[in-house]
Order: sequence, then structure tokens, then C-alpha cells
Amino acid sequence: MSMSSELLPGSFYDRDALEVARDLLGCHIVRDEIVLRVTEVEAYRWPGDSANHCFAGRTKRNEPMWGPPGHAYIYLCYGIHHLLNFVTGPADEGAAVLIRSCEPIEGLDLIRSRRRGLDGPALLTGPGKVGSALGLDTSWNDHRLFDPGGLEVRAGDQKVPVLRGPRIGIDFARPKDVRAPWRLAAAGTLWVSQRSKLRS
DNA sequence: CACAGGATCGTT
DNA sequence: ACGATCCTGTGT
Repeated sequence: MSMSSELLPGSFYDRDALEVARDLLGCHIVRDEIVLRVTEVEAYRWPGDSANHCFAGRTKRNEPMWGPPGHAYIYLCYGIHHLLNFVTGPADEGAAVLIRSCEPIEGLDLIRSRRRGLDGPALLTGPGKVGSALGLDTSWNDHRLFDPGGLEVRAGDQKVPVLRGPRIGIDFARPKDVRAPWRLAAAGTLWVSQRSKLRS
């Protein structure tokens, strides 16, 4: 458990998902002995974002996204991958930031043991890999990220240079939303997926 | 109840 | 380019 930085308060998440996404780059996700530096995120905004799970209204799956900011929203993708999101904005608005990639700070041995046969950026570049490395499943839904214990988010590097590009895997959305540059990544690291599609 | 498709990943 | 693998949302 890393005590090197402050837990982000609930108020950190009570803003537009795009602002929260920007400020999450360089922050630390902590679970047990694993500490990850956030390197790549996507904003799913409110209102009017047709790529957002909440676009068509409330469902059982997206219920955590309508709750208070700073809670976890985790869902099963393609029947295999558990994808980690942080709920943003006020309750009753459905917005969140998807954690797409991280860089290991501590706990690399445990991460490797969960991703047998892989090494280097292949361990953590992609949202399914982040969920796997952290050992997450849907039982973590609604978890309060600003409370100590379990799964925590702590402050990290300030003023990380940012790369931007369109979000991945949302071809079903409206063209305007498919094009929106709401995938953000930290510059200067290889621990980012599809880096060539990003620009400063 | 049945169906179609998905904010992915690793291999071919 | 494709299969894995299963839940979700919608429609009847």
C-alpha cells in the first residue's frame, strides 16, 4: 500500500468528464500492493454523447453511472473483460471516465502472475488489461474511490503533457461523437494503446 | 423467450 | 480478419 500521495476527494470527480479525464493522467490507482500510474483515459460525457452507455437512459447495467461522483462503474465487455470507469459529474447525470491504460509503479510481479506470458506495455495497455491486472469484477460496482482501503485513487504527477485522439471501439455512435478527441493520454510513455492515432 | 451486438484481446 | 464468451437491451 502506497502512502506517498493524497487520496483524491469526491469533489475531484464532480466536474465534466473531460476535465476529470485530463486531471486523472499521472494519478495513481492503488489496490493492495499494486500501484498503477494512469496513462490513458476516455471521457464519456453528459448530455448528448451517443457513445455513452447512458445515452438512451437508465438501465440496470448503467445504474452506477447515475449515482454520486467518485464511485466505480465496472461492466463486462464482450463477455470477457471487466472495464473500469470512474463516475463523474453530479448524481442523476450519467457520465464517466474509462481507464484505458496504466504504467506499473508497484506490484509488477502480481500483475505478471495475473497476465501469464505477457511483459512490458502489453501488460497494461488496454482497458481489459487494466481490469485484469487489478483483479476487478462487477462486484466492485459503486465502490467509493475516495475512501481509504480496497480500490483507491491518489494524486500523482502534476501537469502531465497530453496527447489526444478519437475514442476507440465506438463506431456505433453518431459521426460527431466518433470524431470527438476525447481519448487522452500522457505524452512520453510507451504504456499507451494505439499511440500513433494520438497527437499533441 | 429469442435475438443481435458489444467502450476487447490475442492469435491467425 | 476472426473467435472467444456472455451479458445487456430490446422486442414479442
